[in-house]
Amino acid sequence: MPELPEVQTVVNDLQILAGDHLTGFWTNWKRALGSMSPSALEKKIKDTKIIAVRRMSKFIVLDLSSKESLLLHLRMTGKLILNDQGSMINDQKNANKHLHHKFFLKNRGALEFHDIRKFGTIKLLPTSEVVLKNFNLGMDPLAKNFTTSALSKIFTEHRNKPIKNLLLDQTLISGIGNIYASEILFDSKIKPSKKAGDLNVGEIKSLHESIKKILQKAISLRGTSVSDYRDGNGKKGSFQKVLMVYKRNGQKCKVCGTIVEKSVMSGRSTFYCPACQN
DNA sequence: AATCGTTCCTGATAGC
DNA sequence: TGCTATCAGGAACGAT
Repeated sequence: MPELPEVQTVVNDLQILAGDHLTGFWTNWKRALGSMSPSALEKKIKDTKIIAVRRMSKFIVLDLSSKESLLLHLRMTGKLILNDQGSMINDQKNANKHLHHKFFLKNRGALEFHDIRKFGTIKLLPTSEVVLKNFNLGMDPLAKNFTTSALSKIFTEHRNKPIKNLLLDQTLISGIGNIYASEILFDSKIKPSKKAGDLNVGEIKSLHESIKKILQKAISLRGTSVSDYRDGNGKKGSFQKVLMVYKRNGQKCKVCGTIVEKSVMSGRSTFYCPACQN
């Protein structure tokens, strides 16, 4: 599941595209484009230069010389892989059944969008409109404005909600998904079901530190490949090796030996150690 | 007006 | 063995 660390890893891998030019686009799943037709998209991006590759929340953003930006969202199973051998001809019919979109490049073959479950999306918007508030997204947890007091304010405004639900709410904090929500809460020893308003100052400070620490550690380990996620070169990350609770229900807590438990919150699996987390 | 449930999809796995 | 049912979860959307 690509979350902030996975998207950042892909963005880092794709920095090499800055300065290259887009020469074409191919898709076999136009639903991912929303209302825009594949031919309209191709016409708009053809022969533009890629100025920058960056992350906005869980979006991968390619800023183009046309003053427009491509917004790619991997959702559940999307993979964005640079294929230096990628050709203009779609010869992948049988070779790669999950390859659904290709951005052809002048100097580097093609940028391939693979997507098993086809939830991924592609948008093209004016670069000036690519800001968090236009997408109803909350602050980025790695941005400078994500301070302890900003986090505290969110918890005060949503005091009756379970803390885990707030971490997953993209309109409040954007970038944390289900894997890191559980891992972050374990790191700060807070029970996922604890109400936001019941956290004391020390717990809020600890949680703020854990959010940044876990996300940064996951970036340094190039993401979590628990199932489909791959980096910009098609390789696995390694954070799955250091998961403390996610998908470890029934196994011993790596800290205290108590059996890790699983519950469901807002329809999402939640993992925690009943002894370490209060 | 917030909150809940459903939907989009396919593959892995469980259970019979 | 082979079938069907269930689950995985990001985000948009409809329903309550």
